[in-house]
Amino acid sequence: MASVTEEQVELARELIQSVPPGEVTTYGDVAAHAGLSSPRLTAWILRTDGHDLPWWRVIAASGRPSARPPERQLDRLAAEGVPVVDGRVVLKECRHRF
DNA sequence: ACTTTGACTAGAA
DNA sequence: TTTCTAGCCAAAG
Repeated sequence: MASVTEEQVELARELIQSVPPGEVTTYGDVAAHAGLSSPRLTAWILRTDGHDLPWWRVIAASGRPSARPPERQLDRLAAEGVPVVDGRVVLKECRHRF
């Protein structure tokens, strides 16, 4: 598959929506479970077709928030119960496993 | 058809 | 610990 199919996008959306409050997932995880070729595609989906998804629950594997207004994002995550330490999300504890 | 860009990642410095 | 580099894939100009 040379491009991202509807199926992949749909699955990625499902996965992201299935992440409960208090937990987060990474681009790589979503990509892996959705069958995407690369984590960048997850980012591409969130940027283009994922405007309806809880993009704030999808963070980089480094534990850093996405490159969008990160301050509000961290506050929102913390409010949902996501462990945030020193401006960094604790993936080790809140990473959702599908 | 080619080049640039991007909400990434893992590894190196 | 943080910052940089290279690899990565698809879309947009």
